[in-house]
Amino acid sequence: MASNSTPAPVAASRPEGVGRVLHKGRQTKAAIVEAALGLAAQIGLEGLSIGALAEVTGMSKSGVFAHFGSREELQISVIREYHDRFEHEVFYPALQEARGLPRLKALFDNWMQRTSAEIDSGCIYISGAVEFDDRPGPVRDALASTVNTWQSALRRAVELAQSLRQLDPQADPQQIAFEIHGLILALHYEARFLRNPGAAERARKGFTQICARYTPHAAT
Amino acid sequence: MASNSTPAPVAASRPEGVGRVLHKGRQTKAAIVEAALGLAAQIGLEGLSIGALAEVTGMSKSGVFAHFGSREELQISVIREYHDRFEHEVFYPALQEARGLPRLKALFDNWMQRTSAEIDSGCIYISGAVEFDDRPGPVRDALASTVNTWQSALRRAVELAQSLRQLDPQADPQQIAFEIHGLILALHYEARFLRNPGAAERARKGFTQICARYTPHAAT
DNA sequence: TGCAGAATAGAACGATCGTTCTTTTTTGAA
DNA sequence: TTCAAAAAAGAACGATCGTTCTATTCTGCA
Repeated sequence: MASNSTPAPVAASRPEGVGRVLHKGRQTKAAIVEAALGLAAQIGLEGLSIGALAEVTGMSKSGVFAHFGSREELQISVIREYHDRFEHEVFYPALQEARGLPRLKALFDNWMQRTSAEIDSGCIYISGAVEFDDRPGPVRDALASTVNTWQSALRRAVELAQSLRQLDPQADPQQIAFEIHGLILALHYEARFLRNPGAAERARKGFTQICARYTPHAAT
Repeated sequence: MASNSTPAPVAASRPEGVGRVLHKGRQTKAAIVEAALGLAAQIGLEGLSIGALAEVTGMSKSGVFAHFGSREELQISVIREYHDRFEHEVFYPALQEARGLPRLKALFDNWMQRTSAEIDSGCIYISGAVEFDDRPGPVRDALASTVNTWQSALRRAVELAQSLRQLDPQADPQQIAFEIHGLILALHYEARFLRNPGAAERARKGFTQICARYTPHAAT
């Protein structure tokens, strides 16, 4: 990537970035993304404005803008950051559970917990899907890519439970994942928009019933 | 519908409106709302702009604006129109089915059919919920009101099936409606945003399994 | 302590937004 | 046919948007 033979004292090879060192840059960029994440969660990726972001961070519009080069790149940065946090909150902790049904349940629990917390802040995977249904481009691609990553992880957890005979191996794993996804979406809709109490409980109940329905008959 | 006793030639009493007759006004207003409905379905209620609407209808901005007085009122008009069409496409036709499970199935089928058609156009109940989660005001109120109306109708259909012992009377009707709602939301998400084929089939399969699960044990 | 380059600020751009105001055209009953 | 009211057009407003350009400030190694 960099520095083949030059005997430069420090900073010979950098994991990323064109050259030199720079610290402040990434630091404030991270702070901007942090603020943008909160802003986008509330009013959506499309509602994200550089002016509002500048005001929140106490910077100038051009100062904010310079870190991304375009609004689309800012939105993509937010999506990436959201994806990272989602992985660290939902996916990775569940890997500590035993593979199969326990891990699947942990995935759902963590997902539920995050969605419940997002009743006040909003979920970018859900709002972004609505905003970019019909709008091709790099932002939509980035969003669809991360969502697909998560859905694949969920489906693999289902398949693992099936291969361990903890869920019916005959069932379609996509079908199970689809129904679980529906519970989360209904939770988000009814709790965040309609402000219906008890939605979380209904989602949880729905999950246990899905598990029960797909449990193989032979085993107990 | 009109003309009680007054020997006035025409247009004595009007069901609404301040006075006089006017025809052209309501006619073009209906045409605007029609165009706005298509536009809002694609890019959302928040994406609705009076300028774009003027261009589509071939009118001037102020000409369009004058019919509503504010953008919010335009959005509310769109929501009302959407609600009317939803009722006529989904709700009323199902009333011709026998009460109980057949009617509930008809409701779901009609809802599915409409949602499937909306994979290309978008559903305002879903996109609007995301856009107005966190934005209080008359638009949100109008949207939440119509959604609640529909959810109540769905829940009543479930309760009717329960009272006829076609669904388990012990079950929570809200739970059943919640799970059905989740299937529709997942269908919309996966078909419209992720472009996953087979989502409609999975939603349908999910519904039959919900029915099976809540079928009373005694009866066959 | 310099000094190059990165980081940020500031001002301005064209475009679009919802809205208001004024003027013109159209409507429809007397 | 007349004429008042309704409907529509046209122009302009302040605000905000993303973006560009040019200064200015700051950072961090030599």
